[in-house]
Amino acid sequence: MPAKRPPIPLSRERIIDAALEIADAQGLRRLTMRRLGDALQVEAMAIYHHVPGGKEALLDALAQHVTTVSVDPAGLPAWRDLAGAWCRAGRAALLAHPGVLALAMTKPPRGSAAAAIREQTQQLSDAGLADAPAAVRALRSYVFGSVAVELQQTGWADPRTEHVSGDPEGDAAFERGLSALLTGLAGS
Amino acid sequence: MPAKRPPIPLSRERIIDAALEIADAQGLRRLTMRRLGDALQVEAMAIYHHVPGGKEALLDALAQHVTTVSVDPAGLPAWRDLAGAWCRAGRAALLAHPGVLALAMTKPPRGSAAAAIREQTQQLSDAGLADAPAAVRALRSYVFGSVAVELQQTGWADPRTEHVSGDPEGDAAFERGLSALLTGLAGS
DNA sequence: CGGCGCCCTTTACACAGTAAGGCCGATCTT
DNA sequence: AAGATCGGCCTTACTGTGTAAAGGGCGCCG
Repeated sequence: MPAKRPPIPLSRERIIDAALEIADAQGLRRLTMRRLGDALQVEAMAIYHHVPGGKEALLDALAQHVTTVSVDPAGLPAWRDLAGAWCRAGRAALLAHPGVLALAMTKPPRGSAAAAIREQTQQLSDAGLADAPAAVRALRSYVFGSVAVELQQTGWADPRTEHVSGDPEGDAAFERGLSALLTGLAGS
Repeated sequence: MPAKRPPIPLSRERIIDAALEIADAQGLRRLTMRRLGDALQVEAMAIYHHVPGGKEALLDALAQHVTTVSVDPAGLPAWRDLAGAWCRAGRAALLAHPGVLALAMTKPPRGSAAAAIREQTQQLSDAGLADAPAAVRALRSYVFGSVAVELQQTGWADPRTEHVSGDPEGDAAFERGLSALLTGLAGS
């Protein structure tokens, strides 16, 4: 019973990608070490060499992955457009991996995710927005909540409700609420 | 080895209360059937008689419990005040049980929770707000997100960050963002 | 007093996370 | 070229978890 070499060597990157795929396709509940190992054609214990800290650390990494975004402020001199770009980027990143939304909202931002928040605050401040920290907090709240409500609406991760994969209403609803919030922030 | 009678009989209500207590105190991860049984001085399997559907149904019930709120519209003729009352009530209900926030945001509203949303929409519509459904969706998004961000900030459910239980900043941040959103919704 | 039905317990099994240690193959050393 | 070294993966094993199935006591009705 020789210890066969996996087809391509394991890496933290590949592990995280596979974990995201499983979580998105089957839900967080079914993301297990052994299943993850199967997807990577490796025994479960091999993962621990590349992700020290075990499952907890893996989940942290997933949360960090879907909450780390960046926006190039070039060409967006008005803070309102800049803020809109950040929000749309954040929403897209979360919607791309619905399976880990619960983690993203629960785990405090760490590392690159925290850095992204600081960068967003700095950019908005530079663009002339007063009290950028408060604005960023309100915008992050709205983005998180929007995605959560949108996924609730489409019945994601719920065997009882039908999956309404096409949700053209989601975009429009997001933009309307975002517009309202930005307008309100401008006047405060 | 007689099958002793529990001190006070089990009930769905008592089970849900105990589950909330455990989830809030130790996190969803540590809410297990056996632990729940211990808290109720009962064997784990006894729970299945009062909560058909097992753990999945229990979690659904928890989510429903913390997202079911109601507001008396009497004395709040202006839709803006009414909307504010609903948002504050929703936030309070979620903050009261931080352990199940992830469930509340993930599970689609069902039963009494869905009814509460319909009631809120109806009330705001009656109060003269145009396009109440869109407004309710935006407000729910903001409430969910605010609580999530607030709990992230206080470091809830994270052994690494310190628990900043007193968070006077949370209320103020919530009110400021809420005010901005309501202002924006008025003008849309 | 006998039986019934309701609650609860017991037992059992498949599967979860993960600590400890072993083995293989690749690379380096001489 | 042959042995040494080491990193990456596997094997084994143990504790905990969700839950199906079946058994047992207590109260209530006749």
